[in-house]
Amino acid sequence: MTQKQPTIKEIAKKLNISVSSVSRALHDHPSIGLRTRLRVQQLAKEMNYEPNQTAIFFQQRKTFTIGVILPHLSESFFSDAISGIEDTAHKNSYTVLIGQSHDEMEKEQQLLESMKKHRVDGLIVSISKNTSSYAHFEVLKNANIPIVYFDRIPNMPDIHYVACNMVSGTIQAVNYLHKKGHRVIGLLNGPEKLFSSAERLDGYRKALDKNRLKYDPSLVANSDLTTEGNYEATKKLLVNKRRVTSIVAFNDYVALDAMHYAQEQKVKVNKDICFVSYANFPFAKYLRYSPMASVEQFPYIQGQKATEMLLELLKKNDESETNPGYYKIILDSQLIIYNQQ
Amino acid sequence: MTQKQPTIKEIAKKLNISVSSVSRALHDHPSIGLRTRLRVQQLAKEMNYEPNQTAIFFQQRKTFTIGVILPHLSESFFSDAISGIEDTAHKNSYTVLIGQSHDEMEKEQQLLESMKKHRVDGLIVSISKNTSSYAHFEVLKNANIPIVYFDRIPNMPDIHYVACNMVSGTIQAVNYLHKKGHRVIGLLNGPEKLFSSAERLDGYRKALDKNRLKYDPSLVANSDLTTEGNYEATKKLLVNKRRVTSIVAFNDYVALDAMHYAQEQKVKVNKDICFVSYANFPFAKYLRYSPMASVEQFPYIQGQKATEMLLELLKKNDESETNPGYYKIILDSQLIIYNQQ
DNA sequence: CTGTTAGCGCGTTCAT
DNA sequence: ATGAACGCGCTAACAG
Repeated sequence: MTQKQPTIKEIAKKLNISVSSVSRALHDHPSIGLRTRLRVQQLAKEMNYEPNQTAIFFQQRKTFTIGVILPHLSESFFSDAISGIEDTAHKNSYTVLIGQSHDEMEKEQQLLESMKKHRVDGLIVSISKNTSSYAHFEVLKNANIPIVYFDRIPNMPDIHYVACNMVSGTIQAVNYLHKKGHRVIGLLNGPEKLFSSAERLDGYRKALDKNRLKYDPSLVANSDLTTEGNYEATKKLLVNKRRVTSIVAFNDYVALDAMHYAQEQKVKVNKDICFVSYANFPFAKYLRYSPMASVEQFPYIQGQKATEMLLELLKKNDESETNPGYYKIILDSQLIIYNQQ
Repeated sequence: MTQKQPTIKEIAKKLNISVSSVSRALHDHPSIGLRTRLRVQQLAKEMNYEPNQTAIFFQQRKTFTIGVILPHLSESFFSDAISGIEDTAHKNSYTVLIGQSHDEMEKEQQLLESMKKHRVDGLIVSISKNTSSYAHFEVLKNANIPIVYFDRIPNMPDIHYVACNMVSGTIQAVNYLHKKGHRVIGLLNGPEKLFSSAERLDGYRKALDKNRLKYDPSLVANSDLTTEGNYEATKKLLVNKRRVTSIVAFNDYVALDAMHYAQEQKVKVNKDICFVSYANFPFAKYLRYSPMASVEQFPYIQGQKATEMLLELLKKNDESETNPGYYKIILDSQLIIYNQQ
């Protein structure tokens, strides 16, 4: 039963030829006799020969593995992104190593360290919301392990990344609310230091401008994305002396908390106050109180593009081409409007 | 910038000692001089030495990697399970390789093949709902790669597994409905060949018995777990000549579809008909129409236990102990009752 | 305590 | 067309 995996050495011995001939035959090397090639290939099949990947990794100084570090799998945005990454990687014979930072910088550092130790060829990263310093990423860069960031990208020059343009999505969101008659629109934003928060704010202000509404800083609140933080921020918006009739929320999960809080305060969702959010998560249409619309960020495609970009970089790296500059792909986001209930 | 990683060889040369001394010093081997040990360790730190894992994997004939194959990450049950697996694995210096079968047997086979090629030390598997033959698992067994199954376990003798006892949970569910006054209770079950479907049916019948209700096969429907299948099965229950006042649904996602279908048929959820389901997924309390209760299956703990079991098996394997028999861990499930709305 | 040597499986010269 | 020899980085068995 428990049979050791055969090696080219054993094949060579059985056929009374050298290991290099076996190796060549298995790789359809040009300079190998047809006869020996066939004999080798047949015997290999019979013995269920499988090349020992660990030996190859070692010898090639490559693992054909890409590491993925993201906040958590439980958010559907990220699990969809993973699917895009996996599909693309497998199509190119790469394996994917996944790690969850659970939104903690320390864990993110550990994972990075571990991935480096495991000699992943490259990395795809969506940073944790608590990441304040980027030193741990620099280390990888120095070790010549390329990193492609996606969605949650660090505020750092000279990086490769794939992201969704949140400005346009936010403008669509605010326009939509405006068209529905809303004039006092709040922004329930994420942590200030996140790039995507800045983008949302940017889009929000641009859209207000376009609709000739005055920007009022007291209508903007930042949350740390914990449930308590979400409640806090919602509270700040609800107690505003101007009656906020609608809120653009950082994402669907934040909106969920905000709606819950509003209901508790006897503010009727979708009557007294409306929500628009981001991510278009799959249960929106089943919710008791759901946002009116959500900005789709195309996680699967982001994952796909990020992987393609990374593989491209690895290829250039192999061919030791000169620095190809920094790649950026920015997708457009799109407002999805849910059916009225 | 791009600096090659230093090796023990280079350290040895710089210190004019042999590589084995360096190796020993780095591992705090007993028979090594304090002086050389310190010198080595200091220089190693200075040079940012990091052992080349791929070399170690190769020479130890172990990868310290465990493969995980499951239907999909998007179901919260599985992403929670992954967290349990990852945490336990990392605690023991193991890495986790994740693959999604997307509930297709063919993809499952491919993943298994790929994991074998990558020489994972062991596997944790939750089988796809379409898996009808287990030959691909036998192959791994023969290659001496242990497999621990969890939650979705194959109907096969001689396997290691961790699962939740669905019988007791189902009994709790039916008892709960009975206490609430329901007398015509339907079972919206999963695919017949899934072991967990059989368990649900078993618990269902036992509970009916206990409550002196007669088992009526027309009150049981099987779904293939697609949305269409869920609608079909719900329809079968709703058109029954006896008016079904409550349904035990295979899981929360199935319940979601069933409730949607019921509403469409003008059957009011939580009024004309009540639901109880399984998995206790995190959004239940936010739903417009939610089940009254859900059977918690403790995915994180299942993941944890499965990993511990696998690591145990690997240890025995290393020490080439005699066949330790087959491990089984069966957790109790627990009905979680949601607040009335 | 320390150095020398062998070998893990494979691909890749360099000879022949 | 084929074989012999080497090395990737590391651990371990053996010899001193």
